[in-house]
Order: sequence, then C-alpha cells, then structure tokens
Amino acid sequence: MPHCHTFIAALRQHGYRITPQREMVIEVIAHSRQHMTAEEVYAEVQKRTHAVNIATVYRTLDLLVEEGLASRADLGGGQVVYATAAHGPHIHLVCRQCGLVVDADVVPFEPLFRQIEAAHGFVCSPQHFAIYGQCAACRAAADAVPERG
Amino acid sequence: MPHCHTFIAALRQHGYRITPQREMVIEVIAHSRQHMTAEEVYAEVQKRTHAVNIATVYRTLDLLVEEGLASRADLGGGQVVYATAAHGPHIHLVCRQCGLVVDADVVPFEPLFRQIEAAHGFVCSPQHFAIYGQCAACRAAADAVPERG
DNA sequence: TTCGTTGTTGCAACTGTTTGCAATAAGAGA
DNA sequence: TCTCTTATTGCAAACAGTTGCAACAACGAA
Ligand SMILES: [Mn+2]
Ligand SMILES: [Mn+2]
Ligand SMILES: [Zn+2]
Ligand SMILES: [Zn+2]
Repeated sequence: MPHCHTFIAALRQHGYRITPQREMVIEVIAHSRQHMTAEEVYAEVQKRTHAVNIATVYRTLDLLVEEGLASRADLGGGQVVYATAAHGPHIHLVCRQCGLVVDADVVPFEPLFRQIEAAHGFVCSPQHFAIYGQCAACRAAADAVPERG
Repeated sequence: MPHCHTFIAALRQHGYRITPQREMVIEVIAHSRQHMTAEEVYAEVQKRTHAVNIATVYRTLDLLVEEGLASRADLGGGQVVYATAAHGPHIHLVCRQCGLVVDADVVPFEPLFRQIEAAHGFVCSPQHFAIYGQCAACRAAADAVPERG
C-alpha cells in the first residue's frame, strides 16, 4: 500500500508543487480504505484545517486520477467516488434502492471485453464500472412484503 | 414502435393529466430514433413553442421513466440520456476521448449477471449500462501518432 | 537567504439539475 | 356548459460541480 510520501514524491517527480492543501487531500485519501466522494474528502480535510477550498479538493483529486495515483468511479446518479490506486480494478454493484456498493471481480468479464473489441473495435478500459440492481438485503425485504401484503 | 398517442393513452390510464407540455416532450422523444439528453429534448421543444419550462422537461422525462415508457441511461461524466422503451435493453460503449456512444448486445453478459447473483445475492438489472474505453477511430488516431512523433 | 518565475489557490460567477411553493388549468361531475 | 378539486406548471432559490482570473506562494536559481 503506497503511503502519503509515495504520492507526494510521485507528484514532485512530475514537476508538480507540493502545497499544504495537496498534502491534506493525499493524507485523507491515502489513509482511507474505502472509496470516498469529493465531499467526503472535503469534510475529512475540514476536520483538520479550514484552509482548503472545495475547488482545490476537486482539482487535487482530478490531478491524482490523471497521474494514475487514484481512480475515479462513476456510480451513476451523480455519485462519483475516488480511491487510491491500491484499491485495484473491480466492478461496482450498486443497489438502486439503498445505495449499497459491493465490489465484485472484473476478471470473468474480460473475455467479453475482448469479444466487444473484436466486434466493434472498441477497447474497453473498465477498471471501475458500475452495474445497477438490487442488493440481497433489499431483495429479501421486497420478498417479505409481496405485491398484496 | 409505440407512437405519441400510445404514451398519452398510457399516462391517462394511470390517472395522469395530459398537458400541452407533456404532449410536446412525448412528441419529441417518440419521434427520435436515438438517445437524447434532457437539454436536447428541451432545445427541440423550444423550436416549436417557448411555452415549456426546462423543469417541466425534466419532470416529464422522469415520469416517463417511472412509468416504464422510457429508459434513462447514465453514461457517466454527468451525461444522462433518455430514449423510448422502443430503444430496447443494450450496453453503451462510451469513448472517453471523443464521447461517441456505441450500442452493443447485452445478451452475452447475462450468464455473468447470473454468476454475480449466485455469488453476491445481487440481482443485476442492467437494461442500460455503460462501459468506458476508446472507440475504433480514436484508437486508430492514437496509433498513427505514437509516443514520439 | 532572497528573488523571481510561474504553478496553484481562493473566490465568485457560472453550469446543469432539483425542489418548494403559489398560480394555473385538466378533467370529472353536476 | 360550468364548477370544483387537485395535479401540474413556472418561477426562483438551492444544489453540486466547474472555471476564469487575480492574488499568492513553492521552489529553483542567484
Ligand atoms: Mn471499489
Ligand atoms: Mn442505447
Ligand atoms: Zn439495497
Ligand atoms: Zn472516440
């Protein structure tokens, strides 16, 4: 698992300046094991110092994604979550009812991606993609209260 | 292919009132063969009459989706497109470079969805989901201009 | 240590979308 | 046809995210 100074060194090596604001954002996202929305990162940063603007949080997260140090996953419905590169490629199963996000293996999909490439010339780069549906809990709840109570 | 009056009849049957605004939105989306964003629907409606507010366009599209008369597909990056139910279930291949959207068959994915259901208890309902990547044209362009000129 | 370049930030304006609310009008019933 | 109920609308405010720009500050050079 890469630590804060790894990210900072990588940015510096690419000619970016290391500011306290960038350090704070990196600190937060590097110490989180889960995905985080930009707002969540911002809230966490605010707990430590108010000297970081929300626009800077967005810009820093974008920078990390561009530099390959973090991943951006669009979960639909405006939900965009970020994670460090340590959080490897996988699929997101998003429950439309409760919003739960379950990580799933991407490997079984790979033959299909190659099939799509052969058929359409389209190269899939699905490090993080979302499939919508209904989670086990919501399904159970729905089954327990069928159409006519 | 269901026509305007089919949608209108369906709404009326469900107790919704038929307003000129709703008729205009239905008219536009029913006569379009492709996906449309809400803004595109609004622009098309404006060509005929200025008597429809953008908020009403959003609300009408939401209503059509809720009633199963239209589908909403989140293509990521804030792009949300609508189409009538005539535009059946399929996958969207979204080019990250040029934004091109290619429709692809969803059928080959279905065994994997059942596999996910078995492993996670998660029921996939992927009538419309998006896979990001690079389209054939953008790939060709990138190949023509390799790393060093 | 100081200076200067220029990459980075905060701010405020702006985008696309949603929402509360009072005014309006669809459509059922008299 | 007219009336009444209430679903629907337009509007303006609220919302998350983006962007232009002037002020600021990181950091290499002197
Ligand atoms: Mn994940
Ligand atoms: Mn489609
Ligand atoms: Zn759920
Ligand atoms: Zn392309």
